[in-house]
Amino acid sequence: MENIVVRIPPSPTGLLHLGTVRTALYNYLFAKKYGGKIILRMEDTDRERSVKEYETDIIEGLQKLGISWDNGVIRQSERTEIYKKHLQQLLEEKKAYFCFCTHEELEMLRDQAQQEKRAFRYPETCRHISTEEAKIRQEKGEKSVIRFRIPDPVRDIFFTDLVRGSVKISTKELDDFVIAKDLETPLYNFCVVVDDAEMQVSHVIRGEDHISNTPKQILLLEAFGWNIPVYAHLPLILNADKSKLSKRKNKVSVDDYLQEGFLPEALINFLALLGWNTQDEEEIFSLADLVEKFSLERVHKGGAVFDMEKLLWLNGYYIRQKSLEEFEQCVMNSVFSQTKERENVLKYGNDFFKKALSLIQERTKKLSEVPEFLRFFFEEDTSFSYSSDLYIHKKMGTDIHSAQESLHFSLQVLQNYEGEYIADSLKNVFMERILESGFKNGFVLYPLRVALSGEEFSPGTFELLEIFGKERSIKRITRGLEILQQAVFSLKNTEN
RNA sequence: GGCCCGUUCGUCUAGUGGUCAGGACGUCAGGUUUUCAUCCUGGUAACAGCAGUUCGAUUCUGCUACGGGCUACCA
Repeated sequence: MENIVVRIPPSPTGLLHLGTVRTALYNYLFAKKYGGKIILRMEDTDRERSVKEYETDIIEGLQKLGISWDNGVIRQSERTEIYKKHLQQLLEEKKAYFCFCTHEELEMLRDQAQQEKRAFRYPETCRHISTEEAKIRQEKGEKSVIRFRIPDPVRDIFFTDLVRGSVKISTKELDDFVIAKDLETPLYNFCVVVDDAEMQVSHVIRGEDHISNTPKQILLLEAFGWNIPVYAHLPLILNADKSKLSKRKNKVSVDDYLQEGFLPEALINFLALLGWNTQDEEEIFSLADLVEKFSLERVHKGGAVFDMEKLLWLNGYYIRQKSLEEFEQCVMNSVFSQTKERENVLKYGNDFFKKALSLIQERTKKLSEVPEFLRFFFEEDTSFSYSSDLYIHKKMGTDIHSAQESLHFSLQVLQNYEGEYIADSLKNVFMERILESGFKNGFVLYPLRVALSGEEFSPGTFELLEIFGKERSIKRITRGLEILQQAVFSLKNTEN
């Protein structure tokens, strides 16, 4: 293949959408694979709905995800003159005409058709209005739009779709559609055609929802005598109920995912797999891997339901793959980016923070979970508070009474402990002493873990002993004993 | 309503005219000297239906059903 040119054409009418990213990604992968060129083109012809902030969001979002393009950003809003010139050409050649039907009139007809369960068709009221007549009416102040004249003999339009094979649509299904509100305000279908031709786009890779626009665009292309690109219509990303992914039913903004602590590489990997895959059983792909492996031929026809569970799994996988330094970096840049949050988390020093991170890395599925996982590490040892019910565990054979015995045992072991204060040797000594005592492992280890963490689930007992150090460990065990004592007290009171 | 597109485990999917229809996520069970997580092992679970072609169809053809998209002076 030669001279591959693709385009990424977002419309800045909202925050960067997952669907936009997936389409952009496939364009990117295809172009990179074949050494093609990528155009980023803002489709901002709708002046009312296009917002500069959204444009910025889209550009930055794509960059964060590693999707790049060639040259700068093209804006359709800056190309009005070019469209105007082509609009005039079509008008002169009588391939387009002014239409004076009002929005209200057409809306009425549309409703009527709807009620009678008929297909609405533009009645072609203005199709034969001459340029001269149109000019007079415009001078009188009548509003008009510009419609494209569907060429007369009805015929079938065929186009090649790299995903679906050959698609056929008859021109009799097409209305004389509006291509511009006026010479200065061209509409989507028109701009796309002019731009794609002028930018020599070779492959139009876009969502399935554009299939029905394709014949219109081909007709326009033909009217100008321009080349027709190769099309590839991608399957849609779906909500759980199989409807098109929407913000009503799903989180669709890339910002939301990034803020929640999904990693760019996980998002990319996940999105790539929605509608495409390789023959082998590998599923973990970096952007570079994807460039190498990608092919439009292996893109699916059917839509793909967005599965949060799998994204979560992938994200956790990527988090686990990171070195501790990288993980720390990610956490600092996201959930602890504020000074206040940093201060709290660094009050026991950077080494402590880092060790704590190392203990929770493997259980982290998204970065937003980190603050909660880390919370107990930073509590005050002596005023640490949690429910005494945590000490009750059937399988471990503990209740609030026996847990006291257990904690006293641990306290004593710890106070007499002389060795190096690291998890491995702590474990050796504890296991030895437990064996001598005749207690069960869980009977000692479980309450000890609760005293250290105040959590139902947490990292392992010995790792916690190590990170807290002898002094803080003893304080926490003592605090645990207090909490148990109080529980026993209030239990007695309720009994009386 | 019209036009168009689609349909393999719950989800993402591999695959072939004759396969025990494979993998991943989820889920369930077990293990990793008894928390959770990680890791490992194992289990569960699918070719929408009906015809036709064929010695044989999940695979090819047709129909039906179901799902979806579009049907703007949005993109």
